[in-house]
Amino acid sequence: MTRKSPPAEAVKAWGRLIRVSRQLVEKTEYALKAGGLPPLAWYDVLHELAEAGEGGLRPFELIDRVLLAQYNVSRLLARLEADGLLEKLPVSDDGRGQTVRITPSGREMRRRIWAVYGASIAELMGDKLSAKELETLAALLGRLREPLAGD
Amino acid sequence: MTRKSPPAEAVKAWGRLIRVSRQLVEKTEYALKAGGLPPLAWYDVLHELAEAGEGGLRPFELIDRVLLAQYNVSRLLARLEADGLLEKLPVSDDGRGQTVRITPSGREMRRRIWAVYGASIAELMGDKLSAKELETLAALLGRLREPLAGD
DNA sequence: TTCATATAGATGCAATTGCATCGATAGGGG
DNA sequence: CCCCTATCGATGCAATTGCATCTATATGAA
Repeated sequence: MTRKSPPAEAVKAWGRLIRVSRQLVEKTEYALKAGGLPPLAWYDVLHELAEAGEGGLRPFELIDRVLLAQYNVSRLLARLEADGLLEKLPVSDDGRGQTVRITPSGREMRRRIWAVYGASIAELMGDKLSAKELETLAALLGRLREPLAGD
Repeated sequence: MTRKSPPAEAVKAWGRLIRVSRQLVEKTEYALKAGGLPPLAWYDVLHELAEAGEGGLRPFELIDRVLLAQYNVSRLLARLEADGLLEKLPVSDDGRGQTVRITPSGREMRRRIWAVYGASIAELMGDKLSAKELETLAALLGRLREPLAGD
């Protein structure tokens, strides 16, 4: 129960981290909305599914990758399916589950979102820091991750 | 309409920034909940009000500081007021507005939240990076901010 | 003064999120 | 085979958020 109080440098870095990430996400979401495109979360899912290929992914695999709660993934997948961006397939060796696979229009949507999302990243990060600085930033952030996390 | 696509370093740094900040916030929110305390947004408001002192703040001043939408601030203030953590005073020279001032129990709540919040920052940032690294991180993040933003 | 416009803050309604829980199947001991 | 427990995914309900709009006061031009 020893409640350590944080060093001033940590507090400052924390504040910037939180504020900056919120600002950047907000701007990107706004750009997507302005382009009549769905939110970032949709891209994340479509991206993972596209990487997974024809084999698709199980919803529970998606949960770790996109950092969303189980119930949010469940509902997000329902929306994506309703929009025809993915399809749910029963999985033979597990009657509880399903496999989720991206459709062609899902891939197309992913491309369209990326046109805006990528441009936003370029503008908000690529234009502000050099390649070397970006690498330093990524390395420092990497040390704050959970030990187990991938990118 | 030239849509630049971002350099790989920017994409990597972006991904880490988004994921890490979400993880850290999530853990901190969880710690607060576990301690029976209100969410981080409450702390932000109480912190700003505490800094503002007896003069208090106008709601619209809070909006910039806490990065929340106007309607969210309006409702958040209502909840804080309902909990007796702040009071709303009419302001003499502007009949539309009000001044919001923290109460003693608001200050007390701020302290209680900080006990957990500060410990979380210490654990999640202070323990992971050196003071020098934290400064580097803060400096890099600072370059990603909106030109006008304070901390 | 009078009207048009701008700003402060609140709110109705729809969409989303969080929480708890559910139904269904898996898997493992006895 | 029969339970008991764990896991997968969905969902009812309450709280929160986003969006649009509203009321009220302020400000400024004519």
